[in-house]
Amino acid sequence: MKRKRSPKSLPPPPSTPPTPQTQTRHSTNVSKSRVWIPLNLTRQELSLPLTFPTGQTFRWKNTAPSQYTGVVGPHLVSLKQLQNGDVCYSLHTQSGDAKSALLDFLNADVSLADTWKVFSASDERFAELAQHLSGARVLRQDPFECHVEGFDFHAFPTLQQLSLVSEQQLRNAGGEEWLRSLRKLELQDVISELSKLPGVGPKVAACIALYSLDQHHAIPVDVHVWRIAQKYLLPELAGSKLTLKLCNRVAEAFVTKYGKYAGWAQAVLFIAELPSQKALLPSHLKTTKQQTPTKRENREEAVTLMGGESGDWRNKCWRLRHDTQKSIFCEIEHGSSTMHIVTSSFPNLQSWLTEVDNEISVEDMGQAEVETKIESVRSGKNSWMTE
DNA sequence: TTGTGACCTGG
DNA sequence: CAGGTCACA
Repeated sequence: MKRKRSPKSLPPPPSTPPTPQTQTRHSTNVSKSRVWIPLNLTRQELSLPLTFPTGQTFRWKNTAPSQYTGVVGPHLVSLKQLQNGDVCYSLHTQSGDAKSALLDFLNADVSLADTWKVFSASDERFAELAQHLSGARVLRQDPFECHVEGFDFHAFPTLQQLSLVSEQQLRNAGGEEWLRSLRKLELQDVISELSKLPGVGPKVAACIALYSLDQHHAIPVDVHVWRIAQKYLLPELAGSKLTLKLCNRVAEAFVTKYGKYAGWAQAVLFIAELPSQKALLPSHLKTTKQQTPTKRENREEAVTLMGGESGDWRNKCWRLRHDTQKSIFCEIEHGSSTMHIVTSSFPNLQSWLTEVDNEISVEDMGQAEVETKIESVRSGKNSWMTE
């Protein structure tokens, strides 16, 4: 659903014969006569190109450079980013208080500046990404539209049954209110309620929750997020298969790291992975093209050497790379320092040497435990490479 | 509850 | 095929 370029063209906007003017495709004339009203949102708070075409909605159309047109409640509206970054809107219909509806839709109550400060404090990489992706915001869509959208997209086996029902019928059936009522619930309840809908699984449920139900810490775990998590958040899980349980673990990890707006952080990390947006990033931030490793290679990289007992070895982050077919390079973060272990002729982990940053000695790192763990890997006690 | 296989669809 | 959901053990 979300996050997959929409191949479809948008459904026609609700009947709203706009300006009596001729509907010229080129909007030069239209634009001139159009009234643009400023929202007090800067590019720091809202970047249209980093918010609308990034997978959270497919109902907005890019109608001009830096301009997007879509529907908010009863209003057909265009949003435009000026050269100076300020965002303006223009109504295509004479309707009442569109501005507040628009600000609501844009989640304007949430300050990106404040939110990102928290993220950046706990994640250096985020801080750097944020420099280049400022204004990437999570919208507050209408829950019903959000669901229908995801539904349109997946349209899985249940399509036949449900396509018999028109959108209007669904709305009238009270589903709209029911959906909206979920805003008051806890995330877990929201997910379980949404999952009752046909075609809605954990991922779509999290999308709806995050993008329309004020569940700012909902994390839709799809393969992209899973890759991000394996790379930066839970390296010890690299190579595992993405099961439902792991999905939950990934979501937990996001919340643990980024807090109650974790979904907003996820959105940024996600778009940083989009090929279309990577162009914005300096090369050192571009995620190396993951030439999807084979399962076996993956598992070889996925050695988990976490110490079992609590203490120093807990919460340590292990990252292993299979640099050559002969050796493994292991990077262990320990507080602010890093220890490296290089093993030769993997999987015969007979010899290993350490290379220690500054004064952290091997003993300080718990050499005995490292050896124990490596030995257990060698003797096949660990679960990786179950072949 | 968790893990598996069948089953859909758009790129 | 790759991504998701669902039914089932």
